[in-house]
Amino acid sequence: MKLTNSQEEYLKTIYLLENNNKKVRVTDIAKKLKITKPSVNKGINVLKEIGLVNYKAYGDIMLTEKGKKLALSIIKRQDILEMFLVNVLEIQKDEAIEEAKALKHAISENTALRLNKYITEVLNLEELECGYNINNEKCRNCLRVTAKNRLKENK
Amino acid sequence: MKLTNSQEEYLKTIYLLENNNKKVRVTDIAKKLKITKPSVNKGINVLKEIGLVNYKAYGDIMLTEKGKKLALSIIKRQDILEMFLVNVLEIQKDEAIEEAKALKHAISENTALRLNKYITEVLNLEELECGYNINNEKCRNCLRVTAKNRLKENK
DNA sequence: GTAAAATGTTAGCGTAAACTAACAAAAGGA
DNA sequence: TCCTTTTGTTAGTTTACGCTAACATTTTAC
Repeated sequence: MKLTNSQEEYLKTIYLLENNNKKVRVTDIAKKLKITKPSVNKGINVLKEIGLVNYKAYGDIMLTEKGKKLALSIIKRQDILEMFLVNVLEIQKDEAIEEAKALKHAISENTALRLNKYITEVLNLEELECGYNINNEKCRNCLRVTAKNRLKENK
Repeated sequence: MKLTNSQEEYLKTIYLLENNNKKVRVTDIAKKLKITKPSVNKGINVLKEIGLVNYKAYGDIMLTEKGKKLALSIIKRQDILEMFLVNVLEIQKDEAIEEAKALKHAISENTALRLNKYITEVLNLEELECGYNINNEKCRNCLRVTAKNRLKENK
């Protein structure tokens, strides 16, 4: 199942809001994604049709198991990208976050895996400890040593 | 001026065809991009409106100077990505080409530059000699040493 | 317990980019 | 030349996803 970029953003956002122990409403998503409520309403109803969220009119939005799985894989992809951009290419955090968001849809699962492997196995940067749970503050900070420094050490 | 992904593909394709064939026609682009002629026709007329190609009905399609510049920067971005995917992440060529095509639209100019810098300055892989001219067979082959091997050598 | 505010939905528009069907123009061969 | 093939265009449809305007429902506040 190939999702659109916007569908990935919806799933990601719902996941993150859910894990903030909050009830997820149309308005929350709209605010987070900076789009209008009618747009979210439509988007959510499509996700419902393809079995990724549970939703009935005026109720709360919840990911299905399938939706949760997908959301995690999306977040993981984005996290790998962000780490690479920040810790290897040394791009500024804010810029890297935006860039990772844009790239995460275009990158394939395989390339993301290779990228992760490259970061951890080839550059020997520390493994992630948080299991890519973006809500755990650790996950965005567990890679501290830049590739540049690591390469210098290797010499 | 922010182009769409498909517009970037058009520009790239026209540039590559121009540098092979001389005369570029709707059918050539349609075949290359595997889309229909009416789609190309529309696309080209939009590019004409925004001053990136010269075209009149039933005639040849030619890039303007502005269009040529943009096409080159697109090709450069894609080439950097492809090199990274093949020579650093060691992704198979065919897969890398497809992946680079998808990523090239999402990646920013700055990140592409950083990526290039990383490949050439940090990993010390050989500089491109062909000026990113994708038509020169060299350009896709000038980086021979994989990052992995380079890292081993550094140790 | 009702009125106002907040929240959610529906309907319809705009744009981008693909498509098919049908028609028009140009090119090439006998 | 004339006719067929190739090539190009026009018109209208579809899908995805944003938007506004208008309406409906729910919640909150007094």
